[in-house]
Amino acid sequence: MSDLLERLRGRGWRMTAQRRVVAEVLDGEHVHLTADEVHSRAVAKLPEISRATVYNTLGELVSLGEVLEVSTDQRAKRYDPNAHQPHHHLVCARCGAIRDVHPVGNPLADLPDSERFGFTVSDVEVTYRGVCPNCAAA
Amino acid sequence: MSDLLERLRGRGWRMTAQRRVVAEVLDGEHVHLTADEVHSRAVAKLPEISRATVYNTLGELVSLGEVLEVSTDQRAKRYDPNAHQPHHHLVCARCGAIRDVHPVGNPLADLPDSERFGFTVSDVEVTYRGVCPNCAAA
DNA sequence: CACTTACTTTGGACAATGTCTAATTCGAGC
DNA sequence: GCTCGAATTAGACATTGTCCAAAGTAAGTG
Repeated sequence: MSDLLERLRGRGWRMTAQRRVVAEVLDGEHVHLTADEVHSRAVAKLPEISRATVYNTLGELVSLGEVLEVSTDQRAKRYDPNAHQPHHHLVCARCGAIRDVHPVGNPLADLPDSERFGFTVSDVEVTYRGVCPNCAAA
Repeated sequence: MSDLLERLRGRGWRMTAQRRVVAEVLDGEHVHLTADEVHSRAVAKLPEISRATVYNTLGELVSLGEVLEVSTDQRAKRYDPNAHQPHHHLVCARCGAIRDVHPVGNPLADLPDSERFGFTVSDVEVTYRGVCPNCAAA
């Protein structure tokens, strides 16, 4: 994720300890934390960071296109650092585990003109739901 | 929607003025109201209906499979009475307008085994995003 | 028709998530 | 080092949803 910090600095992002910590928390594969989870983990590294800053920073990262906002449950938004490779999500209906997945084909092409109601359609978001191996075993 | 009332009564649903009003509000095509919108419209017909009852009733309708819960924005849940015909949603990114759409093919089949991570996948939810004709004109 | 009982409704307190603001602090260029 | 605009902070506030105990009511029974 140091590439991220480099990219952001290059874009004129003022670097602060708080922003660095938030970026560090959002590193990894299949990471889909809520704002609150990001805040908890950030506090572990930098105890005086405030909730507002975490929200601000997450919002900025989303605007910059470095992080995606996904809503796989209808509770809190989750933040996905894997923004540079298009993907969809597979969610466990029991425990809420989330995996990034890559379906074949382009779902956008599956919506016929007759079903577009004159909209200019630019994006599609797919959420698969099922039961993960852990929950199936239990 | 009187069929709905019949079906519910047949399933042992106790009929009350409040439940009737909520069911009436949820009648029509391309209806995707939030709980709060349902409440406002219900109050117009039955001023003393409470917020808790609207939430309760919506929850019951969802459990009974008569209404779907959809989350096209990450604010409030919306309730879709078109539960008996499988469909997906097309959302205007500017004004939030929602249409029911029917893509060709089965998106479930587009997720290869290698991308299922051992999950038992049972359902898929697709949200198309774009700009509606009204907003494009403005 | 009146009774009874279990199911529903109600209002308000509470919880979770997110937004906003004014005052303070701080990064980084000169 | 300064300076200044940008970032951070604490906490109030807003929105959406849940929970509970008390009161009300639908509908079967006799």
